[in-house]
Amino acid sequence: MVTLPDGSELEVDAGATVEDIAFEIGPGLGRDTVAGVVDGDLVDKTTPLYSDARVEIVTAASDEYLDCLRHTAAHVFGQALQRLYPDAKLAIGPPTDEGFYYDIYGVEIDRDDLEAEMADIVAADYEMERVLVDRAEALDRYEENRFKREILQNEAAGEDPVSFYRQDDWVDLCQGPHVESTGEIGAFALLDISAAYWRGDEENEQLTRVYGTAFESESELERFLERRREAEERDHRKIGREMDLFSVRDYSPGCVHYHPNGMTIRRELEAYIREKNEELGYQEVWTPELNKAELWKPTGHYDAFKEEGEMFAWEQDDAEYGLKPMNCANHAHIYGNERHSYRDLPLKYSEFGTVYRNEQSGELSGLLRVRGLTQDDGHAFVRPDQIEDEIRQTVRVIEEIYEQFDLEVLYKLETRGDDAIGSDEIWETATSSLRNALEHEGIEYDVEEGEAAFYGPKIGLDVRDALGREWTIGTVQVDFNIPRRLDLVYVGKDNEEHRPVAIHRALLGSFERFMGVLIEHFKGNFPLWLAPEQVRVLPISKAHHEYAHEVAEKLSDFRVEVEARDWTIGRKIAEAHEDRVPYMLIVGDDEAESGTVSVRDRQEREKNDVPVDAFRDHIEAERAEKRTEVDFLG
RNA sequence: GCCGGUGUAGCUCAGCUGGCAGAGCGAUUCCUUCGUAAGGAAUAGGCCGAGGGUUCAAAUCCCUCCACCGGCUCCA
Repeated sequence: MVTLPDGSELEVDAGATVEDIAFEIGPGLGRDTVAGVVDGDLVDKTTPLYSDARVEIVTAASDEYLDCLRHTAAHVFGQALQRLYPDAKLAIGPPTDEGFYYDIYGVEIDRDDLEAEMADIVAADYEMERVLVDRAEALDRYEENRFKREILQNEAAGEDPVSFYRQDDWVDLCQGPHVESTGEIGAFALLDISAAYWRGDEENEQLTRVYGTAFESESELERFLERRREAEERDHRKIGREMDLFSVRDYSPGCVHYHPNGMTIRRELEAYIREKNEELGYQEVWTPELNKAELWKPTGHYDAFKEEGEMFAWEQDDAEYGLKPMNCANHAHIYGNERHSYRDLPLKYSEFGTVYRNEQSGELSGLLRVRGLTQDDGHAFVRPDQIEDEIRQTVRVIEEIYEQFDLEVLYKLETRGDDAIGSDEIWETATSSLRNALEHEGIEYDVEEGEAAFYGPKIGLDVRDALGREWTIGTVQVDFNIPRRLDLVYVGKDNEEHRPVAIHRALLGSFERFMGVLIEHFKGNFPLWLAPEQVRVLPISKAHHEYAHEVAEKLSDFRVEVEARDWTIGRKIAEAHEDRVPYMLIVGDDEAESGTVSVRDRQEREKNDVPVDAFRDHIEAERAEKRTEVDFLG
């Protein structure tokens, strides 16, 4: 009995294949069958079914078809590689969201030669045929290839015979499924070459990974490449240069120089977060960046960071000093500086704390991955009975903040990993308090097993950058360990000492990463409240400079500039657009006479004869409400 | 850190089979005073990422290092 996507059920014989089922549904569908999805797994159309299952037929019209096509393209690459380099060893070559890759070993390759050879194989239109090979023979065939042998012994353990696919005279160990023939690949391209570790483990051999993509038609490939180019236009590093927001110099890799424009945005973000921290009852503190390494030994940070080479630390005057990689130890010491009553809790400290982490050189990336970063950090020391309430409050504010920016975020719940400190019970309590908070607030989230920080489970908020990479920004973490390790206490109603719980949280994460995300999110077209220059007054000619300054004076509590350069009005407008200034006010004889301005915005909307006061009233409201859209003319 | 790629004027890039360091934009000065996306002319601007080597001669070829870009691994 199989269940079809529309919910209907179909009685089939045991051992019937996906293709048989398709013919059962209709002869047309049978002929068009490329593969099947059985209980969620993409399988070859010749896969027989022996028990009840949900079955979906994959045809050229299905979403899964592209996966099959790209998988076939990976095989075309494999054949091309071995035609040109018979000694090359193939490891694995799966389809991905964007195309496919093949991990190879033991050869230096020429990309152009490979593409040419692949084109020949596509043009020859070889049939993709599934062949079943005796297990012993398969092992024998891969005597020289320990990667394929390992796949046979793990992924394909116990399979006999083993599934291979053949095109022309070339075969590859593979579960499939594939399209009918290599000729179905309408367009393909090899995109990048990089290193990858076998099975993703740094301890293993390093393989060469060749990335490519494939489509049914040339025009789809063109569109794909066009999308990639558009993503580059959104890249925060490019926009950061264009708008003169920040720079990262060769002499301070991974550390950001904020230029005046970028610093303006950062200060607005800081002011906003200070407001939110106040709402949440945080008291702002500031703690040293330079400390003796002793500080982090009891907390476990020293082991976690220093020994991985992630902490900047050095010997000085017979002591070891380091730059702080986190703020929590310092905040804990402020807490521990005096005795606290249960009545004082929760006690919350916030800090725009600059921390340094020696990230691997190959990992640095603009503002998104840096070595020196300032977190909008905060630690709430709470009684056990206050944990969940505190988390829920925090999560509510976080939701409000991300809504404010119109940012789409993914919530992740990260659980205990191998490097964790503390008992199972503590972790279980901490994890469930986070889970409960998410569920009570009605937030959807993914669970990532084993991904938490060493001291406690966390909620992470992830966003995607222009290139589709995921980055964690905001985070909430529950920590039973640091109060214990630093012996933090409060005096309870019973006059006994009790252990508080620390909740670590960053609302935006770090100003660096968050700004990088924002730049890409807005493509540099910042909302009025964040824009480095909010209004630019453009006089038609020199004769109108005086009036232009009068207008600017009336808007002096905004970031307003008068364009005084000796250009035509067309040029001044072009330049203002390039600088992504939200509002341009054009003033000439007409405006000067009537005390008005002609308003133009970034979307090229215009309105003439606008009284300056009316414009000012509007932008005051727009700024106060932190509207995402520039909407005087909307 | 590893693999591949890149590094030339403020920006975008050409020059790279060795033989005088280039263009466009921007900047400066002068002319123009302009009504909704680039007015004209002239001038300045370079340790060709850094160090070493090969050569009569190196931006160009070789080696080492640094930084950046993409990916792997790892994280706000």
